[in-house]
Amino acid sequence: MATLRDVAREAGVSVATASRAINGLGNVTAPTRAAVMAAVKKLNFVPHSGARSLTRRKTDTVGVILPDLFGEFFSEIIRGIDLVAHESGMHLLLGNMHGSTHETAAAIAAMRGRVDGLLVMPPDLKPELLADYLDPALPTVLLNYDAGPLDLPFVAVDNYQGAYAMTAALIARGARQIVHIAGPKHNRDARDRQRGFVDAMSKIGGVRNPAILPGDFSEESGAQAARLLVQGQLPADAVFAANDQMAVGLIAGLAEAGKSVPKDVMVAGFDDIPLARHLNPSLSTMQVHIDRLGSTAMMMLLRILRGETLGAASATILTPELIARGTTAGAIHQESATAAPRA
Amino acid sequence: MATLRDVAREAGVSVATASRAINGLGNVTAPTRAAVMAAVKKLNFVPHSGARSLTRRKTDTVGVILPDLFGEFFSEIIRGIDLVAHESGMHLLLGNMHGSTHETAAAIAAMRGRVDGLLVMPPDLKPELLADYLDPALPTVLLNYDAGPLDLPFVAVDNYQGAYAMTAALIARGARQIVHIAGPKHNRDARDRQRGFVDAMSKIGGVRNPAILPGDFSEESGAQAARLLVQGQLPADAVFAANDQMAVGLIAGLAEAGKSVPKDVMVAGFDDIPLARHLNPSLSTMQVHIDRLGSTAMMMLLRILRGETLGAASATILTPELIARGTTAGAIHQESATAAPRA
DNA sequence: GTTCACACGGTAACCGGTTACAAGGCCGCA
DNA sequence: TGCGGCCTTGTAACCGGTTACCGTGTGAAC
Repeated sequence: MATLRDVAREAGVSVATASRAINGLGNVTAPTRAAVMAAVKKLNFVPHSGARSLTRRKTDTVGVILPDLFGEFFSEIIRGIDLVAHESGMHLLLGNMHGSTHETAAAIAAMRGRVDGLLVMPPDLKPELLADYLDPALPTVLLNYDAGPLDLPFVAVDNYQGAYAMTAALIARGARQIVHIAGPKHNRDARDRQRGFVDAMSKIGGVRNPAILPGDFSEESGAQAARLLVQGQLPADAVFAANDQMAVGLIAGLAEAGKSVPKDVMVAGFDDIPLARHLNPSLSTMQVHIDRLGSTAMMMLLRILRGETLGAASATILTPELIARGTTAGAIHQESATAAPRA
Repeated sequence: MATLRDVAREAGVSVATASRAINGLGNVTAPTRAAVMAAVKKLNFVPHSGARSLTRRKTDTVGVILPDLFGEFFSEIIRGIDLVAHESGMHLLLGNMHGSTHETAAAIAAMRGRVDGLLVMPPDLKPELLADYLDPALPTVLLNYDAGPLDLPFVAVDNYQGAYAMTAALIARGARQIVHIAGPKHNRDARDRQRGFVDAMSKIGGVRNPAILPGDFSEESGAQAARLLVQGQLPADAVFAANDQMAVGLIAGLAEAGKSVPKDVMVAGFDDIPLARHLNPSLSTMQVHIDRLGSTAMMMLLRILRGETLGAASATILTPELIARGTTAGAIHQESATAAPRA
């Protein structure tokens, strides 16, 4: 591979001149520039971004660290990030923490010197740990994670409010015995959704200890919940799953047990994954514009890179929207989400 | 941010010793190493990967260039790649050609000096152009693309055979008037699938010029095809869409027009996206293990990086599998896919 | 006590660019 | 013709690591 020195030699100029010509720095005469460009073409020279970023002290790359890469949720986030990054000529370096704390530390450390900033989504990490791993000098925006004491900017979905609104809607629709299928215990999204559910049940439904079944956001755990529900003879006229994936498994499980949705029991999910509208009956859910999560975070990061100072106060909270579909009989009263108190 | 020299100074040793201690290179005494490590801890030193890769002449990163980042298809590919890459401690640098030829060139050029190898999926690029863009010195594996004259290793899905098998199955199931919804004209996958369909129709069905409707792989174009079909009164007892996405739109369109699937018309797709099994009736399709496309390509790239020489002869062809579901009435005779001639 | 081998650790070149600074050439003006 | 100033170009330091090569010091062998 040709280097800048090869080009300079070929064009009969110094490396400095070659560099200036290639980068269009003005103080190069037209003939000199032409000679350099001819050499570039002849040798098929492409600048070595690694070396370049060493001196320029910027890499035009942002690191994206996600808990996993599975499913439409993450691909939508990446797409949202890429959309904005691409406009600014930035590249994406993917890091995957593969669910392990140790891997998370490694993923973040490996980014040093490769990226100008970081987009991190650590749904089940304690803030103190995160603080240890992150380099304070590296601009960082958190995804779907309120860093609390860390004073880092973040973009999050108002899970509490969303769950509250959905629960309210189910109650308004006439449900009295609503069961919640929770997400992973350590997952913040899951916990916030559960809190929203519990609070709505208490404040609107007047129910103190609503039934909650365990789950882990997987389709299988939704099916499992269906079994528990039916075999345990848990009285329920509606089930609110903490995400759509589990709602899908739940519906399949209920169908197997001979329960009809929404006649025997209403079902609601959270996220509005593409599959939701295609189910039969179609799934009522809280719509989250997942790609906006990514693009908003990326825009915040770009602002920091341009010199602005952003802290936790600059956080953006995306409010999910209630989408009433077939699994709640299409007759949900669309309660105003803003009626719910903030967490 | 602390540099190696800072660490060396703090530990009272030279940079060389610090480097050796940190990288565990043996010729350092235990006390010296301890001193260095203490300094590392104290200064919170993390090696600068950019600088390191400059001298080591490897980046532990592979570039992944995809035509787009939309939908489950690409997220599955990335997941497959990551699975293998992660095991070898490699990182992923994402490049998106955003559908434009010019962007493709830019994306590939931007990778120079950042990656040790490239995984490229250029579904609608001419091989000659691709050859111009690619650096022959950079190990490259193509995804879903037979480079033909380029002698580059690739991983592809046997689209021809898959379409042939599906068409054969529809015929075996009793369909006589099968309509194909094609994909984008310049897309190689789409063209191969169309060829498989046409050949099967001719060789097995004895039909010379089977009906083909235009499409572009989008759900909307499937719905459009449904309209054409119904309004144009095209006689059809089965429709074979070139991908699942279009089949989904098609089914919705047919339902709107009052046509029943599979009673009035059978429907088949291609890809087996996760949605397929959840439709009602569930979608018959050719199952492609998309993640394997990615992981296989990554494994080939790793072999090249380890010193092996791989050319077009080392290509891997993944054979899709027929999945008969509800939209073909669950009664398709599973014709052996191997009965079809190779393209 | 001297010599030698060997292990440890330091100096400096290098990876491939960028850029501060200096040098040289050309011009205009007196 | 001589001088100053500007514009172009070259030299070399630098980014932050790695590593070839060399020097030093210790212990063992004579």
